[in-house]
Amino acid sequence: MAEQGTTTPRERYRAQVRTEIKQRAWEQIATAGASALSLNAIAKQMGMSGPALYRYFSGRDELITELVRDAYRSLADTFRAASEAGADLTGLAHALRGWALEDPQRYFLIYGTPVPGYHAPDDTTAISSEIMATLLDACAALPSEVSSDVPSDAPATPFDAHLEGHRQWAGGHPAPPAVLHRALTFWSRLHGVLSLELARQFSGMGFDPGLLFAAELDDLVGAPVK
Amino acid sequence: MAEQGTTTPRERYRAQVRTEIKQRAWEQIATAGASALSLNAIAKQMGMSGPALYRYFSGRDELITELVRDAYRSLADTFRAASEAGADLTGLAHALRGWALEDPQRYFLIYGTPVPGYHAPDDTTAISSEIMATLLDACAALPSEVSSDVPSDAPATPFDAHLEGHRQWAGGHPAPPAVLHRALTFWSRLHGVLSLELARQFSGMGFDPGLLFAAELDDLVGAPVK
DNA sequence: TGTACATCAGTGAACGCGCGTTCACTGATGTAC
DNA sequence: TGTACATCAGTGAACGCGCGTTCACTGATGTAC
Repeated sequence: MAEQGTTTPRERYRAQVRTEIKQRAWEQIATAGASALSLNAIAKQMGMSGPALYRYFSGRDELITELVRDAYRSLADTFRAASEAGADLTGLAHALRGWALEDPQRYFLIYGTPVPGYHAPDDTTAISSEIMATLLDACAALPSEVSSDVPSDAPATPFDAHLEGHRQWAGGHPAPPAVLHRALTFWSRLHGVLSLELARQFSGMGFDPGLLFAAELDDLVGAPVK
Repeated sequence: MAEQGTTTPRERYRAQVRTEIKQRAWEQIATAGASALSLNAIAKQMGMSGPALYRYFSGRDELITELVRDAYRSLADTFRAASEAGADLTGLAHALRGWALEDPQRYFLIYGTPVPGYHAPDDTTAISSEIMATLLDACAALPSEVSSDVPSDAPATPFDAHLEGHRQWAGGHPAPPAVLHRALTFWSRLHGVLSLELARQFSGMGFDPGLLFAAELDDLVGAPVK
């Protein structure tokens, strides 16, 4: 009658199969994109019949939702691990890049083309906040006169002024607008380079996308100019 | 026997139907995403039977290819029109943003999540070059000491040095590395903000994405700091 | 240790669906004399 | 202007396919006494 912490063999087995289903799902997404994900195909790949999967997921939608959640979780964990290992903003950037290159389609499942109907499960916004919090901490820890000529903490730009009054998304983080701004800039600039790179938009162009990423990062954290 | 410039009623009719098919296709993409595009659904919407469309397109693939081509063409035309109307880099940025907001799914058809198997038709690279040429011209026309402290044209950053040796993509444009760099930065930064905005990633956050776009643009062209 | 029962993973058949695509055809439109 | 023929847009039936999902079932695994 122990209900705490113990797992029966059946529970262990269930967890194991669930995990394998998700693994195969990721393989399939990597191969043919998320829109091609098919329960029947996964079942066949595992040597089972299609309906068997309904023991583990209530349907295709639940599986996808779970994958989205896992992807967010994975990025949040990567960020937190980096941060706890003492990484600064540069470290976070490299963690992000590594995570993205590890599985481009996983990156796109979160940050790629939205499917007009679909809405991400609610609890992902909590994980997003976690990611954002880590990012904000790192931004706040950076020496502050990097890109701004104004020494005081008065807003230097119209957008900083705007952020002063629109900072709910920061979840109560006590950072000046310039820091909030830097966090958003970090996110959007690195996403810009990364998503173009992962989508192979730079493919035939000949230069090294990693160096563009590095250049953008240098600009963000204050390049060693000379 | 006139073969030049004249169009028969039949030809005009064909062109008209082809156009309507594409229009419906765009509507469908806007509504449900590109992966949901279906020939049968378009036919039904037009009050025709499915096979009728095969008079106009050899199949689904050709239709999609045509849509991709049109999207590139449309952006290239928008850029060229802006440029010919005397727009500077700021003008191009606003043209880009306007074009993207006009039809987000069209933007994503070009710059969104790649489908692992699919490769864009070859002639789109020519149109890409056209877009890039316009962008490079505008970058070259900008006063040059904006973000660089170094007055000479010696490469200021490792990436600029790298570009010195990897400039084929610029199609022979005679611009110093710093200008090439600026073009890439323009592209990736604005794509960063735009794609996150269009994907509604900023949705619950409260601030105005347009102002973030403006802030990025100011940074690119040399903000009126005070 | 052995028997009786409950749980539950997985099967196979079946459902309805929409897809892309082919084919032989009808009927209207255009062309030649 | 009228007739004979060719062109070609669009139809309807049919193909095979894979999808998500349901249902009644078999058989193995675990539980209770």
